[in-house]
Amino acid sequence: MSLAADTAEKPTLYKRIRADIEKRILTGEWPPGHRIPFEHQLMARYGCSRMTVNKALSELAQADLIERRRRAGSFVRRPQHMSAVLKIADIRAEITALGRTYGYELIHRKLRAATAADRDRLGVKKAGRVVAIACRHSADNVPFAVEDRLIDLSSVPEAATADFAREPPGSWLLHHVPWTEAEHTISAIVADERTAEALDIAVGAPCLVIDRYTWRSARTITAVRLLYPGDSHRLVARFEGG
Amino acid sequence: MSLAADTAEKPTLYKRIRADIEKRILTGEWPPGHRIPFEHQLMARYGCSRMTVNKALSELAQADLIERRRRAGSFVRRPQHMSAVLKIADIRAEITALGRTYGYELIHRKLRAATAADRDRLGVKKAGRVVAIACRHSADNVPFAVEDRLIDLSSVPEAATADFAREPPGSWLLHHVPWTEAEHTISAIVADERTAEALDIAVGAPCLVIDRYTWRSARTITAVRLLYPGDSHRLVARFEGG
DNA sequence: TTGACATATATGTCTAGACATATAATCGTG
DNA sequence: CACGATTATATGTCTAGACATATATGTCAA
Repeated sequence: MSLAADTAEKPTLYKRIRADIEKRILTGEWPPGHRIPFEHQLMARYGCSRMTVNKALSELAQADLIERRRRAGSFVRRPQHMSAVLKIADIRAEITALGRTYGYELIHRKLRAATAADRDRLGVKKAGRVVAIACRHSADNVPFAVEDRLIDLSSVPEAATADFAREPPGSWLLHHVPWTEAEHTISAIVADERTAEALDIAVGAPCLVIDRYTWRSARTITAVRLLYPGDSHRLVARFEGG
Repeated sequence: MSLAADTAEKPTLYKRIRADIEKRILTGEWPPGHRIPFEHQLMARYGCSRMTVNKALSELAQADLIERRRRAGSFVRRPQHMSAVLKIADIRAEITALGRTYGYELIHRKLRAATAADRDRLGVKKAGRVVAIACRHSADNVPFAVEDRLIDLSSVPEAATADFAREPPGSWLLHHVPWTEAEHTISAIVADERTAEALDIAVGAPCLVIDRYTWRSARTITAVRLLYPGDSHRLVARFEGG
């Protein structure tokens, strides 16, 4: 967004219109509630057809920057909430991205018929078979996170034969299961004795907990709990809106 | 999204096309890398003009569900990372949304020239004036979170005279400062004595920490640290992509 | 004053074309 | 066979219209 780029670049017209409006909103020149020019006014100003300005405005509406109301016009939206895009990468990718050596160790893997607790955790009603996995991720041989996972075999039968001693279940699922939806819950706990030992931290030390529940089209796939040493790990999220 | 709605509703054509394709991707029928039909094929299938299918495909591309390549076609994108939309609402809104009574209490407010520590925290180089605020939010008279905030007065001069005893700084900023960008860092700590007292929890209890740094067009606005009792508070994020 | 109705208007969607542009595939040449 | 030039093609953008639809606003009657 340098000044030079503004004159040197030759973006397409609708992108220029979109960028012009976005800029006025972002700088506060057009505050929330302000009505932006009507489509026919923008047509005149930019000397183009309505479809072109419509495309620009539609994208701004899709990005929640403006709100469009029939007969009334288009208005700058009031920021409604802080929404952040939290990138929770595959742990291996996360570690290697930091330039550290990734280590993985399977602690245990058990195939069993779903217990009542398993069904509750996966949010399914009828019993089926599941795989329960516990493993540990490390960076430069220092414990990074411990993972406790349950996979629903009625949704992902191939997981019964996958070699989780070689490949972490997260990576395996990422490459074997198509688009999914997920829900994350982030909380904090203090390490109990078992956790402290696994993460090589003191009992009572803070831990960041991520519980992720993943499904695809109403079918449960997996539930996982990740425990990170709380003082060394950070989740970073960058955002839009405010 | 009931079955009845599927037949009863009469969405516009481009939305139907978009939904049809999205469904095939989400169910895995069209796996990552799969080439979706060309625009002219979709024109024939739906009996419409190219602009209509183009609008559907453009929106899917904007949502990162497909990737479009000239001359080659459009392809289902490989899930690249777990990205989650984390809604970090205004705390007052968050509490009232839960049907609980919101309480707010200003602990202290100090106007001062930025110290070296302040400049570091705000990420600015030259000194200026800042407001430092400490306050506490409660739900049904139970401590919910403590807030420690710094506002850069050279960016938001009106903050010098705002009445933060009446209105929480988060709400005030949300309504007085236009669109901003932010970066969040989430971590866990254990409560020290001061924190424990403020949150009415035991020393050594886990706390969830959210550090938020907010700016607008390269201008720093505010830096805030929020501390929540870790065992009672949860951040929930729902998502896309897997 | 209020409520029912008519009207004007801005956006929502769509068409049947057009030219531009990036690039996969093909062809030709050394 | 390797490599550069050509061509075909799918997407990217745009036009000048059209009709649909929701709704703000004004009008008129109870």
